[in-house]
Amino acid sequence: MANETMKIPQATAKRLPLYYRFLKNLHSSGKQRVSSAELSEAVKVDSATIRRDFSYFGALGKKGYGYNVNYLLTFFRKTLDQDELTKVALIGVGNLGTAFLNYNFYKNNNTRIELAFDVDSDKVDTKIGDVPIFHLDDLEEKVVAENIQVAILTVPSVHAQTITDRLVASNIKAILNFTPARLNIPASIRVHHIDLAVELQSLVYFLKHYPMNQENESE
Amino acid sequence: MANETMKIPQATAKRLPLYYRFLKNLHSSGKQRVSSAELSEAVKVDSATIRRDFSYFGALGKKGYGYNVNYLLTFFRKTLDQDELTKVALIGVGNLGTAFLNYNFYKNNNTRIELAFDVDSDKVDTKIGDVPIFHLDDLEEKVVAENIQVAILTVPSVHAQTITDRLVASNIKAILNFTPARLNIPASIRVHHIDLAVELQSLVYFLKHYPMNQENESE
DNA sequence: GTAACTTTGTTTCATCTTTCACATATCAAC
DNA sequence: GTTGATATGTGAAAGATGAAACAAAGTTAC
Repeated sequence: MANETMKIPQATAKRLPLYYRFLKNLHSSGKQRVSSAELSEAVKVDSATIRRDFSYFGALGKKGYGYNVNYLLTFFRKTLDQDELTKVALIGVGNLGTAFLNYNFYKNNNTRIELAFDVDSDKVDTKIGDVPIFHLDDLEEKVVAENIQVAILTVPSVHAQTITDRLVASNIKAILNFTPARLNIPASIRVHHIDLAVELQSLVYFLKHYPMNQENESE
Repeated sequence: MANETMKIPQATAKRLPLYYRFLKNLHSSGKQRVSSAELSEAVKVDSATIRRDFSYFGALGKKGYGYNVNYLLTFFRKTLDQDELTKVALIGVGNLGTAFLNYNFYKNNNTRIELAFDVDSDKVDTKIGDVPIFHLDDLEEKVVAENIQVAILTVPSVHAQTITDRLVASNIKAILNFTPARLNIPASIRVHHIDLAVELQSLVYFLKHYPMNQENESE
């Protein structure tokens, strides 16, 4: 049962970009069709889960055949808004920030880091890849002017809240927060936290307290 | 109902390091007691969820009073094995790897990055922080000799599977995988994936397809 | 064209997770 | 002490997720 206006489960939504990437791989390796079982092997998600995920969007496959790679790819491109660009700013050009800037998000993607900010005068007014680095003082001005919708926060955690407040005032819509700080933010703005220390610690906790004989899942 | 041998829900286990960190903050700011409501405000987790999480470990609080910060902190330190060191190796000293090496995991923590590996001769035989960088050729030898249990994988994704196979052969127990590759790995080894591109893409998907008036969660 | 095979889409079930709501215990003040 | 305020711990309900299983539909081979 498909319905354009229907809400997809969050768990499914989180897997969509993963499916999309593997479909691109399949496509560029010349594959015409793929079954949920093959895809399952590649992305390490149960095949029933994959079929269920796809079914939220309607009957995308054919019984006894599988899925047409091209069709799926086209469909997901639309669904994931691959044709519509989301503008991103990155705040904090340290090692982690630089890693992001070097990451090829813009290649075949719907997100582009347009601006970066830092306070280090050695970095301000330089570029990494194609991304110009501005001084943090110019944050509001540039973000508003460029109509940036998403911010990646890779600054020291003490500055996270202050900068967040400034981003909120600049009409940002979502934040990808890599600092350990838990941000105070209006409910209308979406935040995803990725806390590197917590990831490592919880991995260690699982390692020590859980039996080690079953598959495990990520983030 | 508490029981040392009881399995804690995974969702709870993932929040423990977060609680622990905020309790440390409270402690160092001199706070003696804390309620689940206050903690909820700080870590952005529903207060009922916090009470439920804590209750898996027994009755840690007092009705009408809340939780004693010191007691909780001591309890969690034991529970999270803060006194027992887990040795970690980092593979791939690019920007992301360097970010990790500069991160102060070892400060008050139960995990230490002991070794790093890379193929770049400019990096091999140098150090970042206290962590010596070796050539990838020496991976097996060093990992076995140092009895490394966890690996952080921050290499280009084409090399992820090959290196993973070598880590498995070297008796690694868990991998924190930052590459987009989905690893083929024995069921006995724990893997957590953190896929930066997927995180950004799924944030954008939520942004565009979900109503923006409720709190959201991370990782 | 028919039979055997393949693989989807969906129904159903089993878990896991979060949240509500409140009885119960403790604290604090007088 | 007694009273009122406070905040826990938990039973029960609601919600979300994952996986098994299978009928139905389409494919492939002959």
